[in-house]
Amino acid sequence: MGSTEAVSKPVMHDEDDDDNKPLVFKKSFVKDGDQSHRKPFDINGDSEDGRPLRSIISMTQEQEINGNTTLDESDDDEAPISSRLQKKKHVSEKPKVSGKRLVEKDSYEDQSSMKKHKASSSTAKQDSMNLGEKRKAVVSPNDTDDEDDDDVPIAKRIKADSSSNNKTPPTKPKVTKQSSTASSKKLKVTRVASPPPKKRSKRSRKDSEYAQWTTLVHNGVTFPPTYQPHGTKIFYKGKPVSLSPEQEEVATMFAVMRETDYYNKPIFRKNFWNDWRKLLGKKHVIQKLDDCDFTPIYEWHLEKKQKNKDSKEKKPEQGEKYMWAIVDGVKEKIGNSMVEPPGLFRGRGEHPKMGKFKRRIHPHDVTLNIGKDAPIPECPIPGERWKEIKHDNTVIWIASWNDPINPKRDKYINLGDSSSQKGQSDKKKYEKARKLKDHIESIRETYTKNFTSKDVSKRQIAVATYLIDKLALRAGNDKDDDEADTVGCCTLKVDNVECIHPNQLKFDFLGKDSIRYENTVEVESPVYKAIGQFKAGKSNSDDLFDEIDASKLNDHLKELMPGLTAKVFRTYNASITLDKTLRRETKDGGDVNQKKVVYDQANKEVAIICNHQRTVSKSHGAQVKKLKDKIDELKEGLKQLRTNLKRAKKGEAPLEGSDGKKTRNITPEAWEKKIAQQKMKAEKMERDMQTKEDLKTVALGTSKINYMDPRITVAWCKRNEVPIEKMFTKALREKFTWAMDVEPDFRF
DNA sequence: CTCTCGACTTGCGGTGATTACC
DNA sequence: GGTAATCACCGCAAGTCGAGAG
Repeated sequence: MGSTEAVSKPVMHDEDDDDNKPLVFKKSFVKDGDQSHRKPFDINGDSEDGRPLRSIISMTQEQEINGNTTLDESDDDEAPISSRLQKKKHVSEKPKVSGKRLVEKDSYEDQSSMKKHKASSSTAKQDSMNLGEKRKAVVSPNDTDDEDDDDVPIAKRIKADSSSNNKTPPTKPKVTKQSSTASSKKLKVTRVASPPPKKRSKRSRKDSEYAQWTTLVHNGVTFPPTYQPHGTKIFYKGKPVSLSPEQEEVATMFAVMRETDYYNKPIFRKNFWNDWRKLLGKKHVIQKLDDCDFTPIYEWHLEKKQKNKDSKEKKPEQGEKYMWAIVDGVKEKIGNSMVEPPGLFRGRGEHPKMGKFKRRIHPHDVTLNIGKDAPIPECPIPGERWKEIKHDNTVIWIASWNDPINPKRDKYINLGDSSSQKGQSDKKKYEKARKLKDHIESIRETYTKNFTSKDVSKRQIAVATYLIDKLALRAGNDKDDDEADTVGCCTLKVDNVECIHPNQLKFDFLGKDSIRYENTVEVESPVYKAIGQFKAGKSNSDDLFDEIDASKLNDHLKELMPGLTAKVFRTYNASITLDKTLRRETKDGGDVNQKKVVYDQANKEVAIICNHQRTVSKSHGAQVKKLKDKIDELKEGLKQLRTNLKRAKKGEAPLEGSDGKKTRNITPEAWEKKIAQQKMKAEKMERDMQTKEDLKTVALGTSKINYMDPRITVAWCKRNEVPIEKMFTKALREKFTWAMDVEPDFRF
């Protein structure tokens, strides 16, 4: 992005070129058009509450952690010492323990867990036990890699164990989890030394430089069934046309999307036509998409769908053997074991490639990653073979192939969220965010100081960091112009931010997934001023931060705290907000449902900070109306009840009460009770309606899955006697097994 | 540096499963 | 007992971020 030189004049926008003006234009249309149905969040409203920033400051006292303190101490080993500003700000009250490892910097591990470990975890069952003991023992040499074994996936520990004591026959480690019927047996596992891969694996986030597994056994991946032609003709200018199976397959993909928004988008149609035409050939009767009538295929599709439904669940459930991998002797679930099927590309927002045909993936497209000594999975398509087999134990993927739509990217088959290695890295993510707590104060001081730096780059870094911290914006990496035109912090354009005198900034841009971010906030005046300067002399589509980009920003952040990057602020702000809000709002007493309301409210706050949206359901309006009617009805009934109460007090019989005789001799007290009940009911409905309305565009799930440290939730449940099942679905509980044994007094 | 690549995380919408509602 | 609203899970697009090539 921005070349360093340029600066003031709009003249050079080298980058602009890349960006391609047209896209820019496009984007602005989108804003109003497509996104119109989304209700913009108004973080502003809650200002103080809404934003994490303020709240945090007070945090020092909490430092004294409880038993769990441990984590924090990890040292900041990493960073160049010098760089680390480390201002001694508060405290060092915490015993800076460790010191032991100098190796990995990135280990924000938590040894505490190591000790007591198993407390409650539900599902973990025996696994954990084993581990419990084994783990300490294992200090195996090669573990140097990651921190303490604590964080090491269980599996790894076990294996390490065995290997080091070499008492176990290398050949077949036993599977710890339930054994998979089919597959596990045939998979013979052999332990491998785990030499760092040849190719200099990328991702050397200090720890990944090392092996992530020692043995990896699986059965490869499966492929979607071959296309079964249905023979339905389409009409071209009113005349039936038959298609070859290949032509028909793609035509069907298109026909089936008739009811989607894509169907009528010009770009979608153009891209589809372009690819379909290649299959038809230039001389085909069909010369124009608009003259095609796909109705017969669409109807065939509807029929088939109906038939499927009627024919009572017959889920093939095939491929059980492809759903698991044995990683270091532990059976782990694989995310999705089938490669992506062919289809028409559905990009989000105004994606320039929407509608393109995404071709079928074949075995010769697929690279498998398995242990050195693991048997090579048989190729499920007779007569074909895998593209490549690799044995890279610094990565955790099972299979990969190049994405036909965007050849610059690869697609992967990974282990599932419930796997130990996913869990471990999740934990690491939260520990890093938690560590930011110790640095946030000085980071804020630093950027505040730099708001007025004479050095433009420095000033831009400072302001960008401020926005990322205060508004939880994403970093904003540069994008190609064959992608939807969206931005993040570092790629904000001049017209995405409006200065509103005297000190407000109005943001309006399309972020990830083309979700609109619209928010007006008050900022400190140096920031306001700086933004004004950054905008000065540029045109609307120029970069607001022309001197920096996401990687420069991250380079800077890393000097402030080892391992710190822009995304950590999102995690940090989400988690700290959840923890604080829960502590502030949770009342003693109250039943589980009331507690849950408090939690959901906190969750909502986080979702708003992160701008996690969803489209309003089609029937939302109708549903609200229905509720409203019901409420009115209740209120009407209430009136009648009151009349009857009055009459009862006077000894008169109730008015046209529904059940004439039954209500005859109801006492006034009983009437009062009825009234109270009805009233509560109506009020509750009103509240429900309100929250429904409030949550209309807010998605709670994303923050729960990706941003809020699950230990906060688990600890809160323990403190408040709320069953964890109320808060986490089964999938989530499995994903978060690593967090289940947290102490009730855990603080983020 | 900048650009591309590689791998892993995040995020939305669709859809099947489940529960709520006549 | 059928249907509609809700929930949970899945699929895959789209970010982030480190590193190596040019």
